[in-house]
Order: sequence, then C-alpha cells, then structure tokens
Amino acid sequence: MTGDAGAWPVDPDTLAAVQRRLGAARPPPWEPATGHTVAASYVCFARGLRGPGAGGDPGWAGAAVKRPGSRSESVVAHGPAGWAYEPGLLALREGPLRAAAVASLPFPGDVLLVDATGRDHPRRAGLALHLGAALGVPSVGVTDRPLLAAGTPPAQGRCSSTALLVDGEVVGYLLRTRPGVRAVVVHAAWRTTAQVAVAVVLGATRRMRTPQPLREARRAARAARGASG
DNA sequence: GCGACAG
DNA sequence: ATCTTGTCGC
Repeated sequence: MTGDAGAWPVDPDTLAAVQRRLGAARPPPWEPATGHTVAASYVCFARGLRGPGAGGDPGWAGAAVKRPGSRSESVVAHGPAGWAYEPGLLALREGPLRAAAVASLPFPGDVLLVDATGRDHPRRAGLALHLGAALGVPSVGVTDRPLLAAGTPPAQGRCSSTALLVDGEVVGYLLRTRPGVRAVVVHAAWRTTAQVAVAVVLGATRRMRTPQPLREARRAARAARGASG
C-alpha cells in the first residue's frame, strides 16, 4: 500500500519530484472511528549544533503509540541526519530516521502525528504528509508555526480555531488547545483533511498544549539522547 | 540583494 | 532543532 511513495530521496531535486507527486496524489480520505489509536513521531538532535546543522548530525527519532485503556509504548531510533535543515526539504534531513522509528513500534496506530507541516508546503507535501505516505498510514501535522500559510489568531477559548489557506485550499487550522495559551498549528497531511486533523489533535490532547502521543515521542527521544550522547 | 523560512 | 535569560503559572 506504500508503493514508491515510500522512497526517501537523498538529493533536493529528487525529493522535490517526489513531493510534487505526493502533493498531487488524491488518496482515499480517512476519518477517525471510536477507539482509534494514535501514534506520533518526533526528532531531536545533539546539543550544540549551529544554525541549520549539517548532514551527519547525530539524531534521535522517538515514536510512541497509545491505544485507549492501555499504557503508551515508545521506541527510539538513533542515526545520522541526511542533510542540513532547509525549509521545504525537511524530509532529506529527518525522513529515514523517523520512518525507522515508527516502523519499529509494536503496532502501527490508526493515525500518525508528526511535528511538521503537511499540505502547507511549496509542493503540498511537507514531512508529515510524506511520512504518512511512506508508511502507508494516515497522518496529521502539528507545529508551532506555519511554513507558507498565513492566518489570524483564534479567540482565546479552548477549541477556537481559524483556517489557514494556501492557494484557496484550507491546509490547516490555528487551534487553541488550551484557553489563553498560544495556538498550535494543525496540518492536513496524508489522507486527512484539515478538519479531520483538528478532531484528531483535540482527541489526543489532555492537559498540555500539544497532543499526548507527540509529548511521549519527544520524551523518549530526549531520554535516549541523554543516555548516549 | 536581503531577509524569511516546518525542524 | 538548540541556546539562554527572564517571567508566569500550577
């Protein structure tokens, strides 16, 4: 079900071609069912790196998955970054490492949360969308700020949201997950609309600003970094 | 030409 | 992403 969408190019031109194809794809839309499981992917890098970093930077990819009524399970993959950070080319730097971590989870989850954009991207295929396509799982992006899209801040109350548009397409929402706290950016990605993305994020968010599975993936990645380097 | 620009 | 000082909130 992944097909060549699972490819992780190692140069900018090839990645851009894959992104254009993924951005133009129209896979069957997915919607959450009661009791769906939520997985998440997060990457951190060695401390002390300068600016955008470079290929070979030591990285730790954390992945976590939680089914309702069970404890969360997490794994970590350790390996080198594939590239420096460049806006629009994040998959080059982090794609393979994140895919390795998510693939080693005990079970895949029904939907994957990623701290990256989805359709808010020059070629409509940010890393959240790419990772979902590569792994064959519906995905949702959650970031602190948009890449291309602009929007107005939502009202202060919990669950307030405002749409983010690119070329007239709703690619995401600014979403107030906690009253009075800075909004998160929720991104439509692989097989998810912006509206479904908001529902998934609200369903996975507890007391904190960001969804619990993403926090668990981050905790695992940082713990592994502290233990090895 | 310069700054901005997911992580 | 990481660094760092300061501030606010539970």
